[in-house]
Amino acid sequence: MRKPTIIDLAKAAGVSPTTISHAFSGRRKVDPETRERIVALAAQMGYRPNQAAQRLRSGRTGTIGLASSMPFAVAAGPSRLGFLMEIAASAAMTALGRNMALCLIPPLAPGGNLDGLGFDGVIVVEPARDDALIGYFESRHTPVVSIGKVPGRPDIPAIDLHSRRTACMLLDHLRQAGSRRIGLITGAQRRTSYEETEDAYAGFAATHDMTPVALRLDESGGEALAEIEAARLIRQSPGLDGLLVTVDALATGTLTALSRLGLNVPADMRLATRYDGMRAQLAQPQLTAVNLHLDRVAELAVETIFARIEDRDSAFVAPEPELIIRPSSAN
Amino acid sequence: MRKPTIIDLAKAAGVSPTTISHAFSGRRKVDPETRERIVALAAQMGYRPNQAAQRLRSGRTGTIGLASSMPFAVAAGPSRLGFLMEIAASAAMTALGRNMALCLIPPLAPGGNLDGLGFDGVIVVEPARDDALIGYFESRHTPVVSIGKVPGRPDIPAIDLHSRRTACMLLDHLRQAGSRRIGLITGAQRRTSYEETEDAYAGFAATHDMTPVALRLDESGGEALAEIEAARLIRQSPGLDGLLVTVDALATGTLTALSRLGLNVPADMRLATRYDGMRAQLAQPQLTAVNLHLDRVAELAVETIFARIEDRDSAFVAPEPELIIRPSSAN
DNA sequence: TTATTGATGCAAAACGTTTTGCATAAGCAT
DNA sequence: ATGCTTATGCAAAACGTTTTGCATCAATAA
Repeated sequence: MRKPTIIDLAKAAGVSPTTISHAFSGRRKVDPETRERIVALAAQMGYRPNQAAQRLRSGRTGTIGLASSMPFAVAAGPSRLGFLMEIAASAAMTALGRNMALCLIPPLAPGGNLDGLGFDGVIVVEPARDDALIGYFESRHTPVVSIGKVPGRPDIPAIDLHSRRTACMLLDHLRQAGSRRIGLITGAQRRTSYEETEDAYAGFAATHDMTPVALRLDESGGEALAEIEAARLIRQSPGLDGLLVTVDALATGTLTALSRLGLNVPADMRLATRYDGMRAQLAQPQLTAVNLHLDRVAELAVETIFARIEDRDSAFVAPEPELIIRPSSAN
Repeated sequence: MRKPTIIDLAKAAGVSPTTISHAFSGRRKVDPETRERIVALAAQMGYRPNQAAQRLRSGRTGTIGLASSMPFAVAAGPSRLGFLMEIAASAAMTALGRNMALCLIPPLAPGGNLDGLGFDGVIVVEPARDDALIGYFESRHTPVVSIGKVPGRPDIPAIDLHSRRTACMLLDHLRQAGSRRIGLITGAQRRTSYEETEDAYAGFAATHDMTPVALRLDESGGEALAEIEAARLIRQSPGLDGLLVTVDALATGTLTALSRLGLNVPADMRLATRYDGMRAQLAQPQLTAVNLHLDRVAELAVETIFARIEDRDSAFVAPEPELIIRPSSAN
């Protein structure tokens, strides 16, 4: 007793396979009565269309990929673990609702090969400028949607993470809390979120007549690197009383540096970061951060990739980031 | 210029599609010279076998699922985030090496429907006794492999996480560090890791003539619940000088409770947990924990599910857990 | 009456593989 | 010569859908 096929069902219902197909897909009209009989019978016989056959016919794979441009060791490691996973969880659910599988794509290792796998579309998380992943999927003619705009590629659909606004919110907050000389630490990769943050910071510094003090650190250096470099920055910049550190791992590293230097947070130095993940919440003191609504962002990304796959237009806009004030910047 | 098919390639190479197929799959002998010509030509023409067609023919979907029995909100949330992601990252890479996609399976929502998606096999992470997921996939005749044994189901292949040994290691360590009265906090769900830990604890207590003090907490209660309940446990159990808390979120909650009670860790109370994730590493003080080698475990799980899919036998054994001593239990 | 239209349904041709059974040729022993 | 094996390769039949073009019938318009 193997699984019933469309032909078995057609025989049982006394119609042609064509009619069955139409009854399910709705691509052509089917007499409502006939259709009803078909669906009832299908349920009773346990008929489910064979995906492989559908895909062969339609040329789709039924799979969308979720790719992080960083090595997984880093992406899933300390630095971006939560970020990616929050997106993955939400995207998986949304995709499943559409009968699509969400597949984790490990980074493009030099030898590692994605050629064997096909995706109907790919969601790329916060790609860097000239990211290899983007090029790769474009060369394969796979639709791409980015979470966070792709630097230098306004043509690629993206769910904007509103990094400029996020940065402004955080900087304004620090200032309002009392900080007068605020420094910036971003990541070394050229992601939109860093670039926009740096931009916003420059503007902020100009507006408030504040000498900018900025630093870029390699994210994969993690907390250890941040600890060393933040300490150096602080020693070199007397009068600094606020710090915006965009990457959470770098922020907690900075926290360690501050405590080493005997500086109190927030009394001597206010600190804020961007992604409100476990790190921000577990840090001592807890870090002021921003709720980016990643679950919703991921949903939108999936919607967008579907639209692209089906050649529809779409322009979703991510929800507004939301400031979450915590002791690291409290007055 | 559409993608070349096996027929195009056959024409170009002056052989039949059959020969091409054999040249790639190796299911029958092909003259080495012919084969070489074929692969060279394939590379040149950019031929890749169409997966949908292969799958239709073979009846496989090319996808394996990774399922957590907890709601993703919890699984991806504070409690088990790292655990799941560590496994997912490693499993995705291993699967990809075999040209299979690793697909995240959200939990079985009451309405949510997995029926539309087919998996060649599924990896289930630390299922609870009578887990709905297991029943569901068994009813679909989908091969299942579990990470951590399935309680009450020795027939289901699993990568053992050696929870008994892990528990013994931790308890012995606490004792050796000086604790004489050790309490236990596990999760309320009936997972193998909890059951074995409780078992080991009972044995340990008997051996060392120690009155057992054990508590089970609902994991989804998270840190907040642990904070309350741990405090109560400690007040009720004077003389307690060591605690094994299996779930990291519960352990950090316990830490908060201890600090509230004015107890010093490790001076007044030694604390150890199981999973060495971000929580254990970020806690103040850092928590003694165990490296479960989840990356390797995930690899083995993928190997095992492949073996099951191909109807081969296999019996991989997970690497030994490794104690990581941190300040929370130092002498 | 004769077209014209809309509703409904079917047959057959894809989609691109893998597998089965058969064919041919060459090498070797009888 | 005859049979047997091994090496190599091909034709054709699946796998289970979706889509295209055509057929039928009834209802409506001319």
